[in-house]
Amino acid sequence: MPKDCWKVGELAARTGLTIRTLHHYDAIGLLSPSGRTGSMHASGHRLYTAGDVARLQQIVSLKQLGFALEQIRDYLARSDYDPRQVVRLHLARIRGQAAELKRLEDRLAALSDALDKAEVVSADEFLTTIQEMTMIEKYYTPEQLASLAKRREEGGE
Amino acid sequence: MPKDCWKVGELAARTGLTIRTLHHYDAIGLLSPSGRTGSMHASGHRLYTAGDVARLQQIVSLKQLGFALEQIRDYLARSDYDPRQVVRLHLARIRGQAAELKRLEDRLAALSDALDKAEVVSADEFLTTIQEMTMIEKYYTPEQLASLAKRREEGGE
DNA sequence: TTGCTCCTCACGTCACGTGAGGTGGC
DNA sequence: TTGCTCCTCACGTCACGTGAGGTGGC
Repeated sequence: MPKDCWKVGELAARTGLTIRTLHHYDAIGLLSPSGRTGSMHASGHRLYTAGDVARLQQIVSLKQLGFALEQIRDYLARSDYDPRQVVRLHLARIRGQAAELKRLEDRLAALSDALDKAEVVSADEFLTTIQEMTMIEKYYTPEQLASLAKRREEGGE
Repeated sequence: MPKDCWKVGELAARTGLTIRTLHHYDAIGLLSPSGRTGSMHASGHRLYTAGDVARLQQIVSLKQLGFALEQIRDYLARSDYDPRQVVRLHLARIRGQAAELKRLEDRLAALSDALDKAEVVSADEFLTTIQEMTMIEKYYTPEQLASLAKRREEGGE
């Protein structure tokens, strides 16, 4: 039968996150495990359920979409929150990123060639290359974030 | 005729970096502009040359390869430093990343489908998906870093 | 009983962000 | 002269990293 509970170390090993990161998410109220061992006295070991794991997937997706941890916590608490929408947006972002990666790949390949042939590389070429590098780092979809976060003023508090 | 000099704001606009970032790189001795305006008194405006721009490209590449700023500074000062090698490694990393991105894309697409069809998604599926997300964030090429940084103990200081 | 993993503080860190107050160049 | 961009401090921030010292479960 499959597991239905994970300790923090197991969860870290399975997800690639660190234990400290999971502790941090617990501390700020972003992801608190549903269970603890030895419930009588002292603070028991954290026990994460399947539901907690599902929530963690949403958190990591939203992080890659460029949200701050506090924003993620607020977003997950909203009444109109939809997990499917998060996955869809993450997927769209990944696809956009793949296209940008391809452009950077072509540019780096050209730069590599030029350097190998001892050609003169213009400052303009360096500048454009740097631009393409930073565009990957930046979260280039503020509109998507806006569409997710919109109606924050309308509906909420 | 082409420009041969950039002020910090122009450089920021052309590269996608912030002015503050360029100031920071100057402050820690990672990238200090070769020139300044009004050389007589007070602190003039920073003037970046084509050489500075080329160095900046190396810095941003090394950052994306996972180096800390201090490591980058030390690496650029080494006698066996080769700009072409940096571009080659960055290119290799980008290509590896593209492959990982494709795997994550497939997994997110499958997850999206499952959620849309209201299928039961196992915790295992969530865990593996998270794992693939974090692998993209992590710098997954410690060997490449090692090959770049190796002989630090042998040759240097 | 011995490890291994877990626990809670709590200070440290990295790479900047963000004003505060002021000066230089077209 | 008016803006716009630049300047130098210098404190703040975000997401954890990294021990310090101690307890629980197989």
